[in-house]
Amino acid sequence: MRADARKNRDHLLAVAGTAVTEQGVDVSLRDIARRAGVGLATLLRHYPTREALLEALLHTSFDELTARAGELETSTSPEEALVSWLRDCVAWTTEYRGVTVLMAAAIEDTESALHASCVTLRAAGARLLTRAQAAGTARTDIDGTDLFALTAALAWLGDQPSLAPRADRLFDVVASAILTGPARTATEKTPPPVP
Amino acid sequence: MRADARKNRDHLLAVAGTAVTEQGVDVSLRDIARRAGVGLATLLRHYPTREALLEALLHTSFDELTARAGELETSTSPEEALVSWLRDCVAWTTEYRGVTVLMAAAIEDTESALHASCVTLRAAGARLLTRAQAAGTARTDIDGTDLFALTAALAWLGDQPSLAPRADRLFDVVASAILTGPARTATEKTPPPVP
DNA sequence: ACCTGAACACCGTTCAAGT
DNA sequence: ACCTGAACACCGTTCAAGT
Repeated sequence: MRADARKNRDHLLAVAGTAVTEQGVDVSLRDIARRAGVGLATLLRHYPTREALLEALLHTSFDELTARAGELETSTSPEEALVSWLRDCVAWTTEYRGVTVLMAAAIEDTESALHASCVTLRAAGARLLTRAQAAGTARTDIDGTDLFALTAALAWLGDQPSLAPRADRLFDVVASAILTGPARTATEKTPPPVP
Repeated sequence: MRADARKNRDHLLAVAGTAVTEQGVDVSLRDIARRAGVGLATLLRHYPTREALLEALLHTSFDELTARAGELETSTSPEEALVSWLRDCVAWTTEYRGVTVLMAAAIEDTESALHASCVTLRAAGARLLTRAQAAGTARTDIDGTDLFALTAALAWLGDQPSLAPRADRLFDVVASAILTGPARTATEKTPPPVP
């Protein structure tokens, strides 16, 4: 890549970072190009879609979240690791308003530039979930995709200004559902008291 | 209102109903006007905002959901009434793709044409929740707004094509969290076995 | 009273023409 | 190689001019 192209590319990414933080992932691409002092067409040649631009912007974060899951897997109890990682994920999305909708779309769209990162993230969560299930501290009737969906729903709550104040506590509500297992019915045994 | 204006108004609403069902609440207003054979400005004079148009389109549904809550309140057990009403709400939103985001925005925006309907809906849910809480079958650390938020999050899941297949089961997961109370900690007593 | 076309300021996409 | 302005087909908003 030519030096001037590299410079444009890097500068665009820096400007995009600011713009997305300020205005969310739906920010006008034209606006980003304008702020970066290049033509819109130049932005689109470097990053052909909004998803491609965001992937470049977020892939470090995705990597960090995945790595974090790996650390927690060996350093903390299965239950604690799962919940604290999910909390990290939700907290991270709040920095990028609107990213949850794009991630939900990307998880099943193999054409999306965000697809691979989302799949990796789901797999990291699935490992933590499986571990907690094996330890008997997470309900066994959900899988990694369910976990991804629940986390996305909680992240979406945090994205809605009117509902965001409740997001933290509702995280606990949903987390309790993941951890305490399915509702007991009359035909099931009540578990023994916790010592 | 003049007869021709009334006719335009009614016809616009009918066309909007079809368009919204087909394309979701973000459908182009210009497209609706075009399909109705009137100018876009005419549509906007009858319904000055997208929310106003949707309010006209949905207020019957809102009324029905509210009435349904009233019926369930006297005809069914508190637990059953709450869950089945929430299920009805989520099922209803799936008919109008994207409506959840607008409702989340409207619940705290007193200027929105959808505000009153959303507040009424939240109040209906709050009554069912309070009743279940009084009966000891719903956790007591959430209120009507929390319930609205959780329902919105589940409705949002149903709106995402990639996550929608999980929406029904995840509804049960979240419902179990509402019904079984907060996660038991080591310092709490385990409830007695269900007979 | 009611309707409408047109102007406006946006959006993302595309591409021929420049350096 | 790389960049860009301009044309394109959209969007919702606004309003002067028509009937």
